Amino acid sequence: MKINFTGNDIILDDVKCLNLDLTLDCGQAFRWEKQPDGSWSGAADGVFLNIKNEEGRFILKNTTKENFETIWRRYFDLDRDYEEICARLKSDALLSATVDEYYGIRILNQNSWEALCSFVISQQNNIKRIKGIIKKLCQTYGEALENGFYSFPDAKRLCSLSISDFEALGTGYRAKYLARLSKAVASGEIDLDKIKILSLDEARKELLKIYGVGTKVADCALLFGFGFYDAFPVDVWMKRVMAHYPDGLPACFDGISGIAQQYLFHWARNNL
DNA sequence: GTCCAGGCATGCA
DNA sequence: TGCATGCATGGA
Repeated sequence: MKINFTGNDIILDDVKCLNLDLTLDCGQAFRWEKQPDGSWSGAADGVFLNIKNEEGRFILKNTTKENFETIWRRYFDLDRDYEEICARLKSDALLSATVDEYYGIRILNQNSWEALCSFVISQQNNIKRIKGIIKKLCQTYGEALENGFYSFPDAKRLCSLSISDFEALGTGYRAKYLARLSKAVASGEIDLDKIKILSLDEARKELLKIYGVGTKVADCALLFGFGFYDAFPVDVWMKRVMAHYPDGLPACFDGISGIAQQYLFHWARNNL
């Protein structure tokens, strides 16, 4: 990867295995919006970004070097060798064609609080509604950024909301989960940063203590918000996929089963 | 009107 | 442990 700082933009050359359409709209993040010019706008850690793939180069608009180095470099997982990972995954029979078909999916390193809340909201819900609820949450309680985008409100902001405040966002029966979760994180009863440095099993155990967080939500949060690439969220689609792996997950998934899961999810949606 | 959405808590065996 | 059931909401 070559990084060019030019004026207010940052241009990335030679980024391997990054398809923005597949990565930003595959159900791991819910706030990216495709613009008429084909670029994507979104925000992370309270910072707005517009990013576009132009003839193989990635252009990050109006971004400072500091924001790139402290947020986006890690957010898009730019220092991981996805070519090598995809080559490994393709040694599995089922993924050999799927990786080619959906080449360029990366795991986004999202803010852990946003990821945890988002996947609590996502349970027994469809992606369109999930996006609508989260957008309303941010518009109502987040801070205005650029171009009509908002930050994801932190736990200190949300801990004062009542259950009916959350219900007013359309969260339904998940409102009570979000209310209690916000209070627990704001009070320090739950420390998300400490969970990041635990082992996968220990981190999972901690998240499962949270009211409204089960195995699927915990694993999604761990994978997309806590940096655990070996977390393997099992949803209704993965349960169907697992029938194709009667002996369990193959060895080539070791350490990166979460990345494999993203490809399997696409395959399942189109083939099962 | 019915069914479903990338589940979870609860109660019961 | 393992399984059945209720749960909020909106779109198909």
